[in-house]
Amino acid sequence: MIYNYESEDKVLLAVDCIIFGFDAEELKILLIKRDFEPEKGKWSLMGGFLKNHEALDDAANRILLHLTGINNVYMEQLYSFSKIDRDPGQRTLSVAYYALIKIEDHNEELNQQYAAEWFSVSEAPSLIFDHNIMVSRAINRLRYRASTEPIGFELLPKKFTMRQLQKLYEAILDEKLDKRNFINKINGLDILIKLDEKDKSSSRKGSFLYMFDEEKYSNKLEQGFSFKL
Amino acid sequence: MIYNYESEDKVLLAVDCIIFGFDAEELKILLIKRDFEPEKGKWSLMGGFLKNHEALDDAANRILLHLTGINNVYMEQLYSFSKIDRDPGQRTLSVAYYALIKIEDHNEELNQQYAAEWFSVSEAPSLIFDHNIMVSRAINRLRYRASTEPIGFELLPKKFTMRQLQKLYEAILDEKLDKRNFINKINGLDILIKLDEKDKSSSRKGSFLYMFDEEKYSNKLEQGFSFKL
DNA sequence: TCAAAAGTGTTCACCGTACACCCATGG
DNA sequence: CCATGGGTGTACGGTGAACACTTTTGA
Repeated sequence: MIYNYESEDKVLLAVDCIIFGFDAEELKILLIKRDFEPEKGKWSLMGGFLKNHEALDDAANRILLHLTGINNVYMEQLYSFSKIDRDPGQRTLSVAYYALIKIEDHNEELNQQYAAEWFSVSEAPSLIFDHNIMVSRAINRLRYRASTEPIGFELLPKKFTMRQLQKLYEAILDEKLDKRNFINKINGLDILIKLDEKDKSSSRKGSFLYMFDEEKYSNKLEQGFSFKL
Repeated sequence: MIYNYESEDKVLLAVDCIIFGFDAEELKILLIKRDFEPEKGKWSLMGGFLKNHEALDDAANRILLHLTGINNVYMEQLYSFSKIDRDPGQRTLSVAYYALIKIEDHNEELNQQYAAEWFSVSEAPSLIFDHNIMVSRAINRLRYRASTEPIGFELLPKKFTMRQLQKLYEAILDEKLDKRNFINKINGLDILIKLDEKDKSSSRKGSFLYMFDEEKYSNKLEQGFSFKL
């Protein structure tokens, strides 16, 4: 006996992306103003529908590329949402992904084309459907992941100062951190390269720039090291 | 302009369940022998297809009830799998859930009806499709969740001994724990009720039975308590 | 010379971990 | 009376948290 797949229901499957950025002070998300019904004119996550020949990860990447012009970014599947009436237009499921991008890489022109705007996560408007729930789940996941794996660097320029890194973690965790303790901990991990260069934009003295040493990190991983912030 | 949902592809969506149980020594999963093609005769997780009028959680519960006769169990959505050719029969996505059940509650007759069998997670056979990946993801999630939230009790009878609880955590975390440290830590959490009853089945002296105090736990939660094992 | 941010170590409290002996009971 | 598992406390080291002053330099 062969299972008769044809007798089963098929569903519409959306993919929605929570796109995080960091602007030196605050954690931000990129939202678009919807230009079609239902809920036209309201703010929403970026999304699209899964195509038949496509895996979910590919769909998420396609949507992100389309909207931001950026490729090869850190993404993680978050959760699948399926309440019957979550989209009043039609029964639709949605698989949420979150992405971490460097705001500076982001193509400003596309923002205008799609009426997209960056919002601080604490001041973001209310969103359509269940998108608010998606965002808060994404923040939780990001908090967990960022204290367990070195993904924070995805939100910073290649070269960054200790102060920027600290501000980033403060924004992600939503709590103040002690400067000395933070630096001690980061240095203890021994996964950064200290450059000779200084960034003079933020102070008269200037502060040293660092880079994440991916190679060193993966070597340490193999030797049982585990990132903990 | 109204969005034209009709032009988008629809997909078949399966729900597969990783069902965990605990038999006093080992962590186990419930598997079924497939009686239809493709992959007839091979071991697999239990699954079914999402219906149009159904949310994912409901589908997962339906499948679990159908196969085990148990309702109202702890379940958590795990991840959605979408590789194009994951099911050679037809393009299908699958949303995986894991469930924790008390083995003793489980209806033995249904096991025969569906050719289902309990396997220790360390000795389980190789499974169809991407089900092995689902299982290993489920174990990881269970480990994390069980050290963060008091879900271990879902796998034990209502009344249990400290020794049983310790063995359970040893099975989940796959490491030996020190008896005194374990008990100290659990007692420190102060979320168990010590009963006057003893379980005499495991020793001549007998060991005290405990119950999880859900009410106390949720009170403590509200006061900022957090479970950490 | 002063304002503004960068950089730098130490102390203390608490938690996690290691560890060994007596107790109660049924056979 | 003895074999079997149940039950109990302490000491130590390491980690996380609190905390303040000096340095640099451009304006």
